[in-house]
Amino acid sequence: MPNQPLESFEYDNPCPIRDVLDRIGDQWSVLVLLTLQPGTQRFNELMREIGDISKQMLSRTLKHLEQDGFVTRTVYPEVPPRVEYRLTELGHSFLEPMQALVNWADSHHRTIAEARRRYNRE
Amino acid sequence: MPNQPLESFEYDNPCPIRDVLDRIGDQWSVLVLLTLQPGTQRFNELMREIGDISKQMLSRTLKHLEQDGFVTRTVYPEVPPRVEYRLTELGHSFLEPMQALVNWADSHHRTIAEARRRYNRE
DNA sequence: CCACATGGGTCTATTAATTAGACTAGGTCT
DNA sequence: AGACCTAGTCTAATTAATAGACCCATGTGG
Repeated sequence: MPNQPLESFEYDNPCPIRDVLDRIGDQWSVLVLLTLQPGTQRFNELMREIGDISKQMLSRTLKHLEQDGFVTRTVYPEVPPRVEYRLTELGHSFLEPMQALVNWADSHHRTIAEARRRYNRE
Repeated sequence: MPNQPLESFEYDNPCPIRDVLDRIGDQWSVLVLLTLQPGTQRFNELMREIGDISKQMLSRTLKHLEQDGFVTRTVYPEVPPRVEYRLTELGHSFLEPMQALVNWADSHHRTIAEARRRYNRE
C-alpha cells in the first residue's frame, strides 16, 4: 500500500439529509443510477450510454455510489478486464422517489422552458 | 445597457429532463427552495438560514430559479433596499416530489452511513 | 458636516473541481 | 512483432466556486 488515498471518504455533514442529498445531488450520480436501472452495465457501456461524462468522473461517481451502497461492483478476472455495475436494493429503493421527480420534470419542462424564454426577452 | 451579460442563460440540452434536473441538481438550488418553503425570505435571511453559501452563489442560484419560474423576486424601492423572494406555484409543485426524496434520505441515511463505514474499513 | 451603518448585490483574486487526453496492464489476433 | 481490447489512473489545462473587498443611496449619531 505505497501511496496515500488521493481522496478521503470521510464526510462530516451535521445534517444527515444534506449529507445524503449532496452526495447524490452532484452532476452525475442520478444519471448513472438511472442508466443502471434497466440492469447490469459495464464501465464503457455506461460511458457510451451517458455520452458526455469523462472517464474520471464516471469512475469517481461509481466509487461514491459503491461506497454509499447504491451499486455493487463485480470484477471478472479476464483479459481484457470486465467489470460490472449493478444497482443494490438501496439503489432501486432510491429510484422510486427519484422517478417521481423525473416525472415531474417531464411534465413541467415546457412551462420551465417558457419561463426561461420570457425572462430572456425582458 | 453598456455591458454584456456575464453569463448567457441559453441552455440547449437535447434531453428536457436532464435540462431541468441539471439546473435544480446543483449544489444549492434545492436547499434554497426548501428554505423558501415556509414563506417569503429576503436575501440576507436566506444567507443566514443556509449558513454556508456564498453571496455570489446565492445570487446566481436565485437568478436561475427566478428565470426558470420557481421563485419570484420583488424589489421594494426603499433604503436600505429590500428584496423578497417567494416560491411560485411551480416552485411549490416541485417541492412535492422533492419532499418524497427528502423523506427517503431521512429514512435511509443510517443505512448509507453504515455502508460508508464498511467500505472505509475494507 | 462627517463618519458610519444598512441590504443586496457585483468584482476580483485565490482555491477547488472538472475535463481532455496520454498512459498502463496482460492477453488475443494478424 | 505490432495492433487492439477494457477499466481505469495520472497530468496538464480549463472552468467553477469561494472569500472578501467594494458599491450605492440614505438615515442616524455626534
